[in-house]
Amino acid sequence: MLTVATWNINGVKARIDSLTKWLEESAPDVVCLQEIKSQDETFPTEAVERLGYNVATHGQKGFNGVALLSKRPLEDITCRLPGDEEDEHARWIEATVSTDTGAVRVVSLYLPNGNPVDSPKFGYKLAWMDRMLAHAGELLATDEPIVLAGDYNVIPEPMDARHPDRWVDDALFQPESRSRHRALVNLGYLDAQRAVDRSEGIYTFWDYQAGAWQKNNGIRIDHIMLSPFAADRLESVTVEKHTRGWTKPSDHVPVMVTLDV
DNA sequence: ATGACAAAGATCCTTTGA
Repeated sequence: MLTVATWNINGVKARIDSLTKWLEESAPDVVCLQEIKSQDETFPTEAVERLGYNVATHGQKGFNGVALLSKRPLEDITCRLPGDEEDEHARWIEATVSTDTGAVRVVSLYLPNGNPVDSPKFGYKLAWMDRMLAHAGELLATDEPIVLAGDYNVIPEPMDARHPDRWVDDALFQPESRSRHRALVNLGYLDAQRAVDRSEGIYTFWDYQAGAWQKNNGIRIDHIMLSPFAADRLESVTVEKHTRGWTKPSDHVPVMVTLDV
């Protein structure tokens, strides 16, 4: 069994106590972090290594930044999403994790927010998604199971928001964003959460503002997408909702899959 | 229509996020 989790931690240095607490409590084999808001040199590597994890980071100053933590060695680590040499944002890191019975290619991705919609940020988001689709298609050519885990900044369906009507002008819920997310599904990637549970009220993000957590005004934007070989191995999905109630929480909570590999 | 929160950087305000 291999458990793979994703968590937009919203600042790893501000959240290191929560991260270590959660790692000890849930003991995932692999963790995909986003928004570490840290450079590689200042990532709290020792605190994570003490708990038995190998660490690979792709950080930058102040914002963005992704990382992979793994109890097993991280092999063939590559950073950056192909397709635009000019893109300096640290939003993509992938590596291979080998188990006794095989190997899995794991990606930690942080898809651009894209707001406001009438700004270049939205065009950047859509172009980034097109690059993601191209690369995700290339990855399918291998015979390794592929796990694309991260903060997608996309609300796939109305049922993925408590108040979908409030998101109609938001980049996370635009038809252009949602259609590109569906294109990933049409490539063959399975939304692990929706494969096991189609019920309403499953959220992974609650805004810090206006008492969103207390009112359960959430959205589901953190996704674990599985290639066909990975989907064949899917056992279970868990949303670690309780961490949103901790002191000094991230506004996102971890999502975790268990794979029979 | 607007603000409400939070983290980080180089200050005591701005940028970024969703």
